[in-house]
Amino acid sequence: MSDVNAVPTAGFDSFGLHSDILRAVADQGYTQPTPIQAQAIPIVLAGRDVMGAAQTGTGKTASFSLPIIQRLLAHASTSTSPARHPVRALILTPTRELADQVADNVRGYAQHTALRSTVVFGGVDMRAQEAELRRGVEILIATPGRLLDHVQQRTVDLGQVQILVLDEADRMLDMGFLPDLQRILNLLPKSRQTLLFSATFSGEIKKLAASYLRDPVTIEVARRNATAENVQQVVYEVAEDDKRAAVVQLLRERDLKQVIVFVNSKIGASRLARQLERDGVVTAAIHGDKSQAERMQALEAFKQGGIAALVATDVAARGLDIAELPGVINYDLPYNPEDYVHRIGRTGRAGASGEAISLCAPDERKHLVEIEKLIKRDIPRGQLQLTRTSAYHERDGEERRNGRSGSFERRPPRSTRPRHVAPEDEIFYKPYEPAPAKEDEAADVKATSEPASPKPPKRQLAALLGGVPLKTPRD
DNA sequence: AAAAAAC
Repeated sequence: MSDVNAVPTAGFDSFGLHSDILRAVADQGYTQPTPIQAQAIPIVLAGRDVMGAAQTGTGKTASFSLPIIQRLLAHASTSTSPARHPVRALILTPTRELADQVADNVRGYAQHTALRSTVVFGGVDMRAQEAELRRGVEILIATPGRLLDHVQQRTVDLGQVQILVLDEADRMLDMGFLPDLQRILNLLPKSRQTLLFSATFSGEIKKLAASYLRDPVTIEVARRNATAENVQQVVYEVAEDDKRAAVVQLLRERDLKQVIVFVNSKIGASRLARQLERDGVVTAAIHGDKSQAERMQALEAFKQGGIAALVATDVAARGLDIAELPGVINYDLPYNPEDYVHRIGRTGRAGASGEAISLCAPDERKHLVEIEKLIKRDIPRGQLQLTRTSAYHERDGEERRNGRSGSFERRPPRSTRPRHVAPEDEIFYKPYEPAPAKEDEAADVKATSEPASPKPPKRQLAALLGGVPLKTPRD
């Protein structure tokens, strides 16, 4: 999709997909399949196993969802009996957010069919998930841990799964999911179709594929470890203590309406988020120590455009699809060079341009060398003239001496602010207007009687945007 | 060395 020179392919109607699927595709506003869709859809329809290497943002989810729905439709039941709706397709993802997002897509593509789908992941109450599973679902999207939990509770039976998708398989292995994956795979029928998607084909991935795939067809879209050409990359060498000032200045100077700021540690993410808030940047943080409700609220508020900077750990590095994100800032360079590619893949999506800005402290130069080796190119060095520097730290120290951490204050009184801080309205980011949604959300809610994933109530979202401390949601 | 994921 990022390749503007790609030979135009035939439309979605050339695959022989059911009209109910084509209608859903048209509803989403898609007309031309992306390269991975053009390659994968016929192969999945033919029942073959697939080893797919594709970056997110290439249309990967539709490339497996559409043919899966088609194959399941052949024996779709309109009966209301749960027994007539066994799990026949299972999609596993490494993170909860990614599971939720894939589930949203699948629900959209299957909305005009009788097929049912739901999503299960940890961090939220099991009961609503159990109720959904009891009704019967043909398509189940899950993170491995919670799925095994349901298996133990006997709220789900995987004995009739015909199609398994391992999405972001390399990430799942990185995260130590191999034992869980093996346990799940042992519960599935031996005769099934398996689709494995991975950013890279490492030795471990090949081993996994050799054990669980049968004569797979390899599909490779973007060059491995390639970075999108429509992403402008730049690195600024700054002192560790100047990074925060650099972020604020970059947000202002580059007119970046929304960015994800990646930080290497959970504590660092929370701290930076607090500091940016004090600098007048509307911010939310997302990382593994936040409750699932907070994570979902932060992501939803960011997607709605009410948040300028989403400060994130690598929980958000892969797979998240946020429309036309104008920029990504690496506040810390990732330890694992692989993650650099994933992080900057959050911008410049679907043909739009994007900026990938990295800050590199002297201690991080070795990471930079590794990253440049991996992507096989040098990242241009930029010059950043900081208008203000580590004066912040004096202020932080002062607050600490006064016995105030500052963490509960949205911003300090004007008199305590250093002189050189820009007036608030210069660095306060007006809510960014997201592109109009392609699908009517109200209609979508009606179409699925009960959304599987709890969406943050509007009231809490408003509280978040207004800076009122978050309450624990009732669910 | 750090992140993620089940309770």
